[in-house]
Amino acid sequence: MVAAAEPGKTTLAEKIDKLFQVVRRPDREPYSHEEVATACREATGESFSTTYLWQLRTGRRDNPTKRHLEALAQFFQVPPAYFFDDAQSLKIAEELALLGALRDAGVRDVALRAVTLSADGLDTISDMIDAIARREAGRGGARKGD
Amino acid sequence: MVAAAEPGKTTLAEKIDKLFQVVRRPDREPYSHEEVATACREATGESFSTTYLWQLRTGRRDNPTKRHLEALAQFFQVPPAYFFDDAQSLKIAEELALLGALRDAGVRDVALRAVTLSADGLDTISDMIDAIARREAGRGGARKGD
DNA sequence: TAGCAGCATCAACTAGAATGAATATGGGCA
DNA sequence: TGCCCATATTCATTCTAGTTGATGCTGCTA
Repeated sequence: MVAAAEPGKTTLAEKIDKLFQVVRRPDREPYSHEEVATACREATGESFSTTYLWQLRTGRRDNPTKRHLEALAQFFQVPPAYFFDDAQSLKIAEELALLGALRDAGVRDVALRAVTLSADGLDTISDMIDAIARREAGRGGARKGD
Repeated sequence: MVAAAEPGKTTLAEKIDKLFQVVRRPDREPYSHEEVATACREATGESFSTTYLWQLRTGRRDNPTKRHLEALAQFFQVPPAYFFDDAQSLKIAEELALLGALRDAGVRDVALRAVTLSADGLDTISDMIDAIARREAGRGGARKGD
């Protein structure tokens, strides 16, 4: 497996994997490597192979060039600083899930509706989400741990 | 294809050159390429040739790897983001600031949990929220709307 | 069960990032 | 003037980032 290096420090691979988990297609399915690579190619005009993206995500390669970092940042809508190991990237990592959620029409809608609920109501919804997530996880297939 | 780029956009070479102009030795003399390269080598433990640094500064090379960007950022005491085009980072920074608005822990939690749900799951949750909101509205106070 | 389709994975190769040794340039000094 | 030192520049070479094409896996359909 990919070495996690020191505790607290997340590897580039982990950061990229997190993006795949959080940033989804309009139909809520995770993007495939091929989709992302293709989108990066079209957005930047530069080349970006699916295999290489997989290598980066799984930690077999960990030293991409500026161009590739830019392409990934653009596609996933995060600042390039996210891929580096400084204070800013930590903050981004924390907000990443919510950031992704707000960009997604479906989740944004849920969040906006939730604002009007009482604390009790929110708890109920939270439990519901847990239940559904559990069911979908069992059906959907094993994703690497979060 | 390196090109001086559009007005307003500064190239990587210009950014690096600026660092040389601004960041000086204790005796106020500009650093030489060799000094910087050596310092980067010693700070990071990785290799960094003077020739390559010169190539980056003069624009002959413009696509360094993550490793080299990190080394330069460390030596010149700038965030790695400095080397990237900030047009898009700015936009995303705004979005990050917007996140502060969703301060309510409960809502935030709901949004975060909802991220991984499928489209169907989101629909279900959305309906649930509607139902609860209606009930609470009836109890608590008149909430006008749909 | 075979056959297809989409995707992850692997190994072999290519391109270009990065290096090292050699050469040019300029400035100070005998 | 000629030499020397320091740094900039060039070029050939090495090494690794990045690509290509093949292979295997999983789920679906007939």
